[in-house]
Formats: sequence, structure tokens, C-alpha cells
Amino acid sequence: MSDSVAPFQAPIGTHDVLGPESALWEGLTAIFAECAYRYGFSLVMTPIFEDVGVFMRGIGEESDVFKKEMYVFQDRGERRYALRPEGTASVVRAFVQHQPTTPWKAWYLTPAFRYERPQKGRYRQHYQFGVEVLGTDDPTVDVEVIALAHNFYKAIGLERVTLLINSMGHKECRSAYVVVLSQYLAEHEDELCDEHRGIWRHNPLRVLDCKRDACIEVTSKGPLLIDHICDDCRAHFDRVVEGLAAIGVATTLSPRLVRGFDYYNRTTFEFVADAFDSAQNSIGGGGRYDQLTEELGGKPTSGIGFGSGVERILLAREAEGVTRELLKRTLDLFVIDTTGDNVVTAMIENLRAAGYATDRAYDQRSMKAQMKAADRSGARFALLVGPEELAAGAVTIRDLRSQDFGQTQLRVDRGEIVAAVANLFTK
RNA sequence: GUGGGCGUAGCUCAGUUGGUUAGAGCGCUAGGUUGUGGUCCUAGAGGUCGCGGGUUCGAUCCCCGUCGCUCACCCCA
Repeated sequence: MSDSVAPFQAPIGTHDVLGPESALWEGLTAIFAECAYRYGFSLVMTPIFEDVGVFMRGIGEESDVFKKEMYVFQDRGERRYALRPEGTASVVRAFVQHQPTTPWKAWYLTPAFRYERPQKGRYRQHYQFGVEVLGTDDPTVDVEVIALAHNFYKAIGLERVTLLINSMGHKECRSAYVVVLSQYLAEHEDELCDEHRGIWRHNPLRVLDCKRDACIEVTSKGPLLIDHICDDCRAHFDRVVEGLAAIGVATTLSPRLVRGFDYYNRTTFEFVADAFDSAQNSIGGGGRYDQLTEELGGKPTSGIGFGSGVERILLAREAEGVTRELLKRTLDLFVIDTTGDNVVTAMIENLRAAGYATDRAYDQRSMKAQMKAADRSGARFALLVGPEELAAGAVTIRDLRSQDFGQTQLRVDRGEIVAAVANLFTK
């Protein structure tokens, strides 16, 4: 700590990830990338900030996320930019800009920013894995996107995850339904929760998503969107549900599922972590957005995507008590050197070049201190070089897992080290 | 944006119904023992008790403000 200046901290609602937790992040990322790869996706990277219009047109001017949670700023050229609050809009903008051949399948890992009060599972900067498919409205792709997510959760050890699914129909279905719903809500206005009683007209669909008993009571008896979608939308939805059933993915029809971004139509879905008892138990979700490319100035192109919050995945894993390691990140070798000779530095470089994760102590510490460091490093073997070994051109190799305090250590010539180590690891 | 809880060593936390030099465990450093590590022993470093103001003879403890953390609401990943 400094004498005069208070130490800086990460901004509110953001966090640093250090080891050993960061190994979990590496593992999740590797597994997600592998899942995406198996489904034929390739990585897409887009800027974390975009013209404000991308999100205004994308997630919708009227959405809460756009109205009160955007990080908007002006650059020196007076351009109005925003940090991305979610992944889809930017990726679709990139699609419109570059017009890759379709179907275009892209996956990403990105930070997302929302200006809101942080709490468990909710941050100002969080991370999302996601995939998008542009250029087809084949229900098969809906099935595959959902299956990818399903398999990803399974691969990282989550078992108690429920898939909620609904269809929002297309634009015309929805506006017709809103009329019916509004009529119904008007008749039952005084039964709604305090929050929605006065303002439900502003966005009737939101009432469906209300978690309060009063609203649930009313809407559970009211008209359902799924019953008011057109035949085409219904057929599309049925194909999705049947497709999922055919590959053994269990679905829970959730007629009241309404997601927060305006661009969704037809298939919408959400993955809920049952073990994570919180209002933030939604670990991922997505849906179809067949009008979004047009909103962003492109040709009409169907699209569907899925996003999942990394922090919430980790909370869900914790809640389920999943302890399975995702990625082995342990040291192979720790070199103890009391001579400070460059011969040792060269030897270590050789071991690293041969593929062994190798660390060492610095600052010419005592043998005891270095042995202790080796022990705590988690390395499998310690390689010791003292004055005696240096003079003899040799190294002492010691198994740090054994309890015998070095009675079985072996000594090899420096030139034979890589071979000797390889031999030890194959045992 | 609104409301609750919290803020003491690197980490996890005690503690003082306000009273002289603020504690523990872990970690860290040095030394001893162990054939050169994991156990054990000894010693040591490290704290403006978040920050600012007030009450008081005296505040880490009480009051106010502020910043931060945390949890909840709205909404979302």
C-alpha cells in the first residue's frame, strides 16, 4: 500500500479473476469452444463498443436494458458509442456488414456491460458465451442451437438445469395477441400486483413475466400467446419441440416466457439452474430474431442465437456442488537451484521447450525455502541443482508426491534430463 | 434508481458495555529439527481498526456524512 494514494480498485460491479479460479474460466472456455466446433461454428470477434444505434435498433429503444442500463459515451470525434450490453446485436451487425455466405454459424466469448446495481449473479461487467446462426429459419437449427447449449451444460457437470421454451410467434401473431391480452388484463386490472396495476398498458407482455403471486394468478388463467400464433409459427414451434424430443432433450413448455429484448420472435428459450435459488437463476437463453438484420440495415435474413452467462454458470456449478475439474493446470517440474548458474537457466528452458510446465524459485533463496516453494507449487517432481550437482554436471530428481523425504531420489546427467523426466512421467 | 447488512493484518475472522503497547489461525520471512520440502519448535515482518467530520478528558467501539463491499427489489446472463 502506498503512503499517500488510496489504492485503486476494480470498478463497482466488476471483478478480477485470478488463479486458481481462472483455471475454471480457461476450462469452461475450452469446453464451450469444443462444443461450438463440433456443431460447425467458428469464432467471431467484434468490438466491445458499437454505435449506439446498433443496440437501439437491436435490443430495442423501449427495453429496460437500453433505457437505463447502457454504458454510453462520446469519443473525441463526437461519435456516440455504447459498450455492448449483450452479444447478439454486434454479431448481427458484423454479419450485415460482411455478408458472409449463409448459413453463417459463429460463436463468441465476450464481456457484456450493464449499468445496474450489482448483486449475486448480476454485475456491471459480466461474460457471455454465445452462438448465432444467420441465414436459415429451418427449425432444425433451433434444435441444434439448443442442443449445443444443453450438451455444454452437461459437459461442465451441470445436471439440474431446466429448459424452458416458448414461441412468441412472428410480429403479426404477437400484435394480435397483445390486443387479446390487453382486453383480458383490463378486465382484471385490480387483481394485478401493485407494480403492474397502473402501468401494465405500457408493456402488457411484461406482466406475463412478473414473479409476484397476484400477477401469476391473473395471467395463469388468461390467454396464452402460444394459443394465438399463426399456423406457420405453430408448425415451426412443433417441429422444434419434436426435434428436441427426438434427440432426448427434455423441454418444459413455458407459455409465459417473455424475454427482455425486442428482437425475439418465434422460438424463445431459457435455461434455468434449479439448484441456484435466486432471481438470477437464468444461466442462459436465446431465441430466433428474423427481423434483426433489417433493423440493422441488412437484407431480410433469419437468425437464431443463444447466450449464457459465465458467472452464473459458475454459481450454478457451486450450487450443485460440482467439483469435477475442467482443466488440468498443474506444474510438472520445479527446479531448485542454489548455484545461480546460467547452466540451470538453460536447462529449464530446455525442459519447457520439451513441453514440461516448469517453474523455479528466484532471488537465490535457501535450499529449505526453495524446497518448501517446490512443495507448495503442486509440481510433480523437483529437480535439484546444488554446487555438487553443478560440478558433476548432474541433477537430482525427486518425487514430490512420495513421503520418503528423498530416499528414493535419483541422479541423472544433465544431458539425460529430458529423457529421464519423460521416463518418469510415463510410469 | 430504492431498501437492508457489513467494512479490524496478504486471507478468514475474534475483540473492546469508549480507557494506557489491537489479537488468533492460515500465509509470508529467518532459524532449529527432519539425510535437502510437507510434521513439529522458536523468532520476526506486516494494521492511519475504509475515509472525513462530530460527541467525549479519551473513539477501532457512539452519532452524522462519504466511499467501498454484499444482499434484495426492478430487469436481466
